[in-house]
Amino acid sequence: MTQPLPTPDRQRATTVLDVARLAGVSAMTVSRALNQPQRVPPATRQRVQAAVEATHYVPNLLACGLRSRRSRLVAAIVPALGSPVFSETVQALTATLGAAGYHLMLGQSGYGAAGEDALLQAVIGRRPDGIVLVGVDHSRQTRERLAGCGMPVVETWDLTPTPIDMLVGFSHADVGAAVCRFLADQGRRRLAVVSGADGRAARRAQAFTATAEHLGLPAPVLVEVDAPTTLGHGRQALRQLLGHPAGVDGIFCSSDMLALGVLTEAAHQRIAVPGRIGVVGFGDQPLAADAEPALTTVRVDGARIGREAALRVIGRIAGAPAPELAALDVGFSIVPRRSG
Amino acid sequence: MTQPLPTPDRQRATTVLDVARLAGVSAMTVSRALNQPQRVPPATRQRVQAAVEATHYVPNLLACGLRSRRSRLVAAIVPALGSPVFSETVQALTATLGAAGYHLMLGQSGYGAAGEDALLQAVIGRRPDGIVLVGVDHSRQTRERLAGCGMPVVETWDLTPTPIDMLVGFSHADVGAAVCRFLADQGRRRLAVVSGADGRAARRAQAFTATAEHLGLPAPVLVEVDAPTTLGHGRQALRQLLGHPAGVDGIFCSSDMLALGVLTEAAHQRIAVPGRIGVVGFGDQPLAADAEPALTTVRVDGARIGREAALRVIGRIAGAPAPELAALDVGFSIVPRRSG
DNA sequence: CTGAAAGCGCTAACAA
DNA sequence: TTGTTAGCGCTTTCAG
Repeated sequence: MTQPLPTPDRQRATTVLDVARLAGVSAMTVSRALNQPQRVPPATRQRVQAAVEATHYVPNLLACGLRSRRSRLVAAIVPALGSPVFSETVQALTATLGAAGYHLMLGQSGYGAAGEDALLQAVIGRRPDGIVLVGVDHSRQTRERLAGCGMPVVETWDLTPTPIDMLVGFSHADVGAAVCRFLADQGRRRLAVVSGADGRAARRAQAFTATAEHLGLPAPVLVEVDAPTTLGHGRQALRQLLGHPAGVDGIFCSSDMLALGVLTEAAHQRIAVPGRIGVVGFGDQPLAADAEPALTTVRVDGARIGREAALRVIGRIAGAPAPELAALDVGFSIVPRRSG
Repeated sequence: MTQPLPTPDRQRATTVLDVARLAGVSAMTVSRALNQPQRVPPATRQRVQAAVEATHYVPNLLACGLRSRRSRLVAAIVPALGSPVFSETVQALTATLGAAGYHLMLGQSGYGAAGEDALLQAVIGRRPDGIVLVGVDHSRQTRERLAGCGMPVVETWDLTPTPIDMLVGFSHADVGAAVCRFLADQGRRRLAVVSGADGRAARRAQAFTATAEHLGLPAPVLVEVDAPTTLGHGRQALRQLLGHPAGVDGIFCSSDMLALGVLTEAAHQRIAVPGRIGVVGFGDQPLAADAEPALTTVRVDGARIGREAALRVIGRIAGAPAPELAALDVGFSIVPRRSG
């Protein structure tokens, strides 16, 4: 795995010194012209700029980071890079951090604490200036490592009374409760949850169930499916639910794709939605609005989560005091469409 | 944007020297114990290991990379991180590189040459040991920069007679031609293409059209939609096609999601698929097999592309000669299901 | 098998 | 406004 490889003999890349010589200034002046242009008179700045272009100079950010103790890198650890749920957040992180001169370094933890630990070790080795995590359930090791290294940390997409540092998210329990009430308000009584194997989805399901009990409804049927949630899982789940003796008239799915599967199977079996069964998804992906029937779902402002997380990291790096960057609850909303 | 921030005063992270002192050896021995364990006797190795754990030492990879001229980082530039089409490739890259001790650094170019240029500059600053690109259409600036820096480069998901360096992909023209013949073989004659705004999709569409002409069929109708392709776009496209005077009996969509939209609209309008219209997608996403009717689509082994690309980068870094790492055509297959 | 010296490329800190 | 010096943390190189 870590063989003693030959030292690479690629041609040495141009350095500040090359640029400095060509521009007839010192290395330090080149550095300043690039990083703090306002501290260098326009004439010198232009000479440096010309030399940079002539030599195709690209600063070595490893060296910059090592010397200045700022890597200009922020790491984000996401359960699944492919998941459309987080892509708005990743976009917003990239954009907001980019505008402030930071690069986003993406890692995928794969929904498990074990993967997260290993990934975190690798990530910390690159000395990012801050870390954004999706979720609040981390191993003790992860929490200690992060709390110990004094780096700005934002946990996202969830809430907790005991964040590692900063927090931007919403209450999954509230989502589960709200959706249950939403379905109950329409007179649905025999409820079910189709849920992917993911801690946050599980908490939504749990609160959904607790609320049903609280409302005096029969205990909802729970169908668990593997991650990632697919259209096929949704179809299968509905088939399973239809075999249930008590029957079902309202289903909360832990993703829009699962819900689309439920809609697909319902159409295939000529089961009326929303007539006989109400279906609610989660995520408000683009497909939700255009499904047939249009999918009622839970909308979360993923872009805002990304933006706020980025601003918090940047603020903390710039030295903002902790209290200004308290936890933020971005909330959620139920988008009522045709399906439920 | 680049303000003179205060030097971060986080507590100094532990360094090799701290570990060395604790283990009673020199810094060099610590380094060797970690990077070339076989060159250090077990006894010393264990003492070092113990000291590493006691101090929570995490090597500074910026310093490692700077000194050794190996960042152990490979960059991948993808048009859209959220796109499910590339997620298998990204997974395989991560896994294959990870097994060889490399980290993947992901960047999103956003389907445009302009974005790619800027991103590339940022990426090169981090001094990756290799670069994986999706696509073969790059600006002259990008090509020169990459060719000039002597870094291993793999272009993927396409073929070209003039690669920058290495190449792992398949022919989009062949895909377009094959799908056209596939539909024609079933007696479909009034064909159409629904295509996202993306160069590779455009080439598939072009070859599809050329093949139709070659087969003596009427010129296919082309519907272009914005990226990213959504279910809604697919529905809209079918509505548009149904208004076409000549009628349509076979549709090639540039993504499975678009195709699902076509299926959805067809079901809504009670248009028989495959009876009246045949539908073919692209990508063989999980949803394809479970759509109703099951979606005929083009399967590409994205995981293999990622694996082979990673192996080529690793091989080149390890000093393998260029000829061994020639271009690879991974091909594709049409997966016939119910829809067309 | 182990260590000492040197320096990767850059910028903080200070001096002029 | 500009330059000089030193050193970030590590590993290459060479000597023991």
